[in-house]
Amino acid sequence: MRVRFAPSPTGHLHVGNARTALFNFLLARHGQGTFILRIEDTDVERSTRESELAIMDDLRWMGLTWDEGVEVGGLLGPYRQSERLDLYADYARQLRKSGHGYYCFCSAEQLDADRQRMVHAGLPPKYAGTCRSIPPADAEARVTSGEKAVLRLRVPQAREVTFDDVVRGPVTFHTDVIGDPVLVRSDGMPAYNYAVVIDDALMKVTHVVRGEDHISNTPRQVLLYEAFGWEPPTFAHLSLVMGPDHTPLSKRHGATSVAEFRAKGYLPEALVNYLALIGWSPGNEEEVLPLAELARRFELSTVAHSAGVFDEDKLAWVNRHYLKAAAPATLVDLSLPFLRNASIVVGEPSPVTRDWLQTIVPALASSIDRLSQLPERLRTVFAYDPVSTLANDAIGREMSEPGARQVVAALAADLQTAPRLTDRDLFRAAATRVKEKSGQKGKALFHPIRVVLTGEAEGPELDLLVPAIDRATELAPARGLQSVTGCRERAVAFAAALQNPHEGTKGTKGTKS
RNA sequence: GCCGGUAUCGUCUAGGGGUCAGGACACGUGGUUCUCAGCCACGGGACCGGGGUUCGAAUCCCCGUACCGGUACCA
Repeated sequence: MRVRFAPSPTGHLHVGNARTALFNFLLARHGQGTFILRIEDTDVERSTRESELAIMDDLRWMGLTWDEGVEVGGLLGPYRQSERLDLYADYARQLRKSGHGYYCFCSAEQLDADRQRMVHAGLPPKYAGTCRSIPPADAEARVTSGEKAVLRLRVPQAREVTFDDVVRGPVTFHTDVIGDPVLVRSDGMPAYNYAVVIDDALMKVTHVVRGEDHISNTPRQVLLYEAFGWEPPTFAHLSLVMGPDHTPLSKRHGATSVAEFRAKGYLPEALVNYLALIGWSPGNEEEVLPLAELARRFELSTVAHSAGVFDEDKLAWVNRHYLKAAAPATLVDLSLPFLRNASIVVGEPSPVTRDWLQTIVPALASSIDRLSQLPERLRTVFAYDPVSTLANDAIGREMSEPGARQVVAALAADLQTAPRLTDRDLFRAAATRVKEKSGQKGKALFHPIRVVLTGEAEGPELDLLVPAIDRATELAPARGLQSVTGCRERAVAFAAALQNPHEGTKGTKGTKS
């Protein structure tokens, strides 16, 4: 089995195309197939080298590596259409010789007028066939004398073309509605319908899996295979991906390219997993499946027929799963661009910082949707607002109990008189006091004390936090992060706020960074 | 206009002549938790419409409707 993904390098990799690439990849990996990457850059106007590189970068990021194609090579290359021009020319000659192809000299204006006339008459708007009957010798002569011409395929009349689509079953078109398609443009470049057929045939592609937008091109391509006497491959047309309003996914729906989702902090596994779920289901009720598992279960014939709406909420849900499951080192690697962007980390982190990040990032990652939210989350480790904390009913209730006030008062006293306790000593002292004074209530009391000491308003466990405090100074305070060295001031302010709830709510505001 | 495709909760889907039409996301309620999130439990929510075929249709057939794609010297 040989399959291919054949993007035009005219922009970023769209999630719809990424899904097509994924399904091809899954099909290849499911069987012991070959996945080919071919670049369709015959539209010289719009194709760019940057797009080509960006597309390959996105594919690799998703883990969709190709066995044959651009950059990795292979026996049936070249894999860039712009490097196969002589091949197309050879086969064009062959078509003219066999009579399946013929030169057409019609002007754009004439073609346009013909089309208008047909539409008005309620007829299918196809090429009128004006140049069909020009004797080949005359046509050749006109071309050699310099006249511009395109090469068209002579579509047989009054018959049907049927192909068996793996996802939709048999699809039939009548040739009466198919105009003779342009194979070679007047500038000598091959047209899509022509180049794909030559390439798929020469690259021995067995399964063509592509978007539904190609379904009506397929009969023309089948006819071309016939003209060459080749066996057509198996076709499968995937339904399209829509926006929430059920129109084709576009920029006004927000992010549409793989690069954008990547920039928003979605993990590659999550995007891949989610994309696979649009239009395909593993059959049972499992949904969170990594790439290898998707490949193991994938079945082209069970792909849905209808278009699917891209739902970012669900993507975020899938992402959370992978965020929680990711190995710390991997997570830190993926987070680094976001941390750098927020100036939390500059350059390569030192081993100590890395270590610290590996401790703290996984803990925080379990409560975010996307990596881009991480810097903000990380900031809360060091920024603390006593006012909003006390505003919480549960905490407020607990803090108002006599035992609690006693603990905090004692702590406040400690803090104000202690000469130079380290943060860790402070924390331990506080923990001890909580224990002896309030017994079981201590659990809730850890909250204010912890936030006093660290500013931590999140949920990492004690053991995690103590080393975190120790290492926090690794991060440069100047980069917008308040270092733990400020904890004394926060502690004092917090204690004051408790002793004097009314004044406190005003007076402590300034201590928040 | 013409040709082709598609149609199950708001969304992704499972199922498929007789089911309490199942799951997931989202949503709502409650619980747990040092806030949020998370997690747990519970809940509301669907077979596009009309005709057939049949004892019986969401499922099969036809018609309609809606939506999507194509109708290019773009892919």
